[in-house]
Amino acid sequence: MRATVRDVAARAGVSPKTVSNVLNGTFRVTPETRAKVEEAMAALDYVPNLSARGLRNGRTGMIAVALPDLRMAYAAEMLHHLVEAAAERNLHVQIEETGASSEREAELMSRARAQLVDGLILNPVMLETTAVQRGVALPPVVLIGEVDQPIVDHVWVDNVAATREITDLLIAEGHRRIAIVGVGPMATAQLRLKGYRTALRAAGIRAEPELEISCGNWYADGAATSFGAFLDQRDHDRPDAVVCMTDTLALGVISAVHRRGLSVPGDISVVGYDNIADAASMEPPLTTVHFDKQVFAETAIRVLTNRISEPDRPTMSVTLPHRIVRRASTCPR
Amino acid sequence: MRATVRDVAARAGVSPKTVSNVLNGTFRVTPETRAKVEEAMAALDYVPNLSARGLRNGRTGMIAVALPDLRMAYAAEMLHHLVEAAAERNLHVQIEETGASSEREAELMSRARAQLVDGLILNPVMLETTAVQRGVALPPVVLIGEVDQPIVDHVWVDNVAATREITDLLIAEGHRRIAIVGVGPMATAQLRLKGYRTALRAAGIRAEPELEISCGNWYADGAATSFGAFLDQRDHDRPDAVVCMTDTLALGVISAVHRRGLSVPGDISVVGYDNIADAASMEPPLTTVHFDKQVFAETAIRVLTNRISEPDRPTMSVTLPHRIVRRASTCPR
DNA sequence: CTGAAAGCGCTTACAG
DNA sequence: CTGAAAGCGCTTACAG
Repeated sequence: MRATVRDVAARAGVSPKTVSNVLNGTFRVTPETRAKVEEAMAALDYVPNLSARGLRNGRTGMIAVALPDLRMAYAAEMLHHLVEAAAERNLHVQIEETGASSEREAELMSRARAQLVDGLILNPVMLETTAVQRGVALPPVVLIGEVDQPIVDHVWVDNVAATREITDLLIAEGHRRIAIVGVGPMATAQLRLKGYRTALRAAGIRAEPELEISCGNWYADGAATSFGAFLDQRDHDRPDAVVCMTDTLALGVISAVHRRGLSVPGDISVVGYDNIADAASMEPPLTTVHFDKQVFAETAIRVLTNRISEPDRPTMSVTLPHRIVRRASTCPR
Repeated sequence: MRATVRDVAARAGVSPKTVSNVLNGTFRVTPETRAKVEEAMAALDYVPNLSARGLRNGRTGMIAVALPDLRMAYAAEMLHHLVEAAAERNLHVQIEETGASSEREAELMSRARAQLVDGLILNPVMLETTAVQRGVALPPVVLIGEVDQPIVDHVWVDNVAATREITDLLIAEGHRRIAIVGVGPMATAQLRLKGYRTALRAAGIRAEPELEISCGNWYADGAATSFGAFLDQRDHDRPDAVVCMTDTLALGVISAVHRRGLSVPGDISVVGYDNIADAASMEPPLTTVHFDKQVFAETAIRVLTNRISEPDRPTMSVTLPHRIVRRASTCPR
């Protein structure tokens, strides 16, 4: 049987209270008493029962992180930094995948209390603003990413501005027929599409619906298939640049271009979004939107812990900076 | 305040026991009673307190998964499948990162009981066999990956055989100066190096220590730097093929080759390991070692749940099949 | 600085 | 089929 505080107290010749004091440092304990208790804990191989502590304290020291799909490099990198930032505050992370389902997103928000966690960091890709309703008792939640609303805390990068800037870069280099890959119902896709259109409009370039290309999935192979089919349909009427909604999609687009005997950036310039770890090693190295994922994660954790400790403080929305990283996947026309 | 079973029982006019029966289906409950209880739960927005349930039952319904580094595509894909396989058994997953530290790995094994989890799936990259000692009270643990030992359950792919086979393929295509990238102290690296050496020896090719290349890190940029420096040292004495210990390392190696004006596979053939999602979209598409990560994850979860329910059953070791996937990154010499 | 008691919310024998 | 009681292991007022 596992040892409990009572066992430790008995062996050390003190009360459970004293053991608790040693564990939690609530009160000062004389060095001798502390030594006795620590000896007893070691001898009995004592490990606190976190369920009991959670029941008593109303806190489990665990938070949940919900991301659409861990197989995406962006999500995996973000989770890594969230786990590290949480660990610095002695928090553990439970992982949930929403699979880009709005039901799953809404369910997580409403049922987070059951999940043995003190709070939730949710990257909602489908959640409509209307789903975040005032009046419903929400657990401590921080939304990361694309849904802007005033009901719960929010940390994000300005996707519209970032996509506009990277499109501006292509326009400044002389590109005029600029496609975008990754169009879809997700909030992320909507915002990035908006940034792209804004840039075109400001430059006096007419948006062409057929240059706004959706994908079967948001993996490299989905982009390769969709953009490859698009290229095959128009032999002489090719775009001279492609804005990809993620770096992973850019990998697929570049692959489709290469397989048709064309070159990047010689024939077609390609840009991405996220600056994942592999972006610099891609062939060619990818021009993309960078933001500091470690700072992003630390900010999200900080906002969440503030919310947990002060549930009634006003809602906050934090916009983190981004910048364009120029590499070799674009060249002037 | 949050509603409890007592509140629900009071509102439904029944005892807490009956509420519990409805929740857990322990006993049959008349449809009318069930309806009353469910109405009360809905009206009070009742959500069970999982800490209390965990304290009472000795089970939390949560398992921990410990991986060296989520930023590696292999780890992220594996975690995705583990979360899915766990969800099918109503288990949630808490994530830990070990950062390839043997202290952290050993600590997780010994302290898993504290972490509010029923069991642990650990991918140990540094853990020495000696660290898994008989006699120490271990929580339910399944090791996935490279450490073979008889003390705890184990699910893996035969890394030695797989690396030998992919090296054999290069030899069969006429390559003779074959380098390997990713050498290091990790168990994974040791086993894969062994498979590579075995293949060379069987073919009568002398192993050359300088062709066994270590990396500063196991990311693409580490491989690009190490292999690039290696190429720069030997202008005319290049290898004609490279076995990369992971697909991510292969991405870096290919990048280093291209940046020196050489071609893959024209000048140097390159193979990887893991068959990550992006491997087929790489430039060129990568020949690599494939295994079914979904089956791997389901097996690990199944073995762990068996261990949790029957702690004293004999230890088992499961070896899952692998195969070589041929793509365009190699060609005959 | 320490002890004895109460209670977090749940489920499980134990009675009826 | 249901009720009243006990207890999982912890921590926190409450006394001393």
